Amino acid sequence: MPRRCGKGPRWFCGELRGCGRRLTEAREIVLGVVDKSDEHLSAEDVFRAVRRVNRGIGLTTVYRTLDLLVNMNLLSRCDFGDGRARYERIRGTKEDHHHHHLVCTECKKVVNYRDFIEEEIELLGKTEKALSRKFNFTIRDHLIQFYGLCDKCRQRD
Amino acid sequence: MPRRCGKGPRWFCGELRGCGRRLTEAREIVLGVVDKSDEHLSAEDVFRAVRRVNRGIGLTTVYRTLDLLVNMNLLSRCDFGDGRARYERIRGTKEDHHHHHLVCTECKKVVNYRDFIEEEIELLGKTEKALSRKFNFTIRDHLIQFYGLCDKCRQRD
DNA sequence: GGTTTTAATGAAAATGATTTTCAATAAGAA
DNA sequence: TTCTTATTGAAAATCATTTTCATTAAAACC
Repeated sequence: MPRRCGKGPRWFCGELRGCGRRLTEAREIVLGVVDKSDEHLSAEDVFRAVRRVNRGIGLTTVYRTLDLLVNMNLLSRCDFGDGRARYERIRGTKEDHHHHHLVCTECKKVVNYRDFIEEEIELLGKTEKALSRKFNFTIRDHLIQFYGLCDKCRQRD
Repeated sequence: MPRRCGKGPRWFCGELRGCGRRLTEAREIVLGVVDKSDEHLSAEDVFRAVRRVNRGIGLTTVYRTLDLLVNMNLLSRCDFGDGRARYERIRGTKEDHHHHHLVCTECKKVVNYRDFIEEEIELLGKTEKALSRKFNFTIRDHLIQFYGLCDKCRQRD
């Protein structure tokens, strides 16, 4: 199904080649779709958008490509507890990108926020240190998420 | 399959009756199993333990009963991101019970902790208030979780 | 105690997101 | 252009959980 190669972002092409991977149309389109969106897209969402560009690309390929992009740290996979993964483009440095999610449990709308990020990082640091020591854990990651009702969904009730 | 009734905890019997529900052996056993354990059990785990007491109880009933107990606020359902729900007995008041999880991504071991709970509650309160105002969300719940490697899994690598 | 109503049950089938299999295709090296 | 093998799509497989439906048994009512 692929056509020609080497169009998409140079760096992307380079990063792929670097690990013996190939640049294909499917990969360009999937990355493009998630990159253009500022929503938190499910695999299905991505699939639908990809199809609008090229009807020949299968859902399986979308899943595989999303996995690949997550492993390349170009996307992050989020879990909002509704049984389907969502994907979000990682922009800038890890520091820039650090944020949390506010999830509407009705319509699944998600807002990214960075409020109190300083205080939070400080508290997390303390907590991580204490937990590492107390329970002999090496902490690698953390998850903070708020759940509630967005404006529209609250009014609808 | 049930036998006689009215043995299990009075209050449990009472709470069930209160909403037109029935006290069955399956429900007693499921509650008993989760109550005795201080692990975070999956439905399968509960099923296996239940079977040791009564081979006639099906997996479907275990799922249904876990749902019921969660709705009755006797259990809480946790999601550690491995695609299966876990269940934990809620003890004492909501205040007493407030804690977070430290999850080993290798062996899935989970530790409950309450360290820095005061500071955390304070920060969460501030954050909740700010987010409510800023994004017009009514916040109902939050999730804080740390991921890492436990002692044993770190050494094994 | 026996009857009756209907909630609860178990087995099997259905669901839904994701993964695997496998033969066909095409990226990119030679 | 040829050749190697990564990538692909379609279909089947997985796996946790839910639904369906006919059967059974709590517990309310004689």
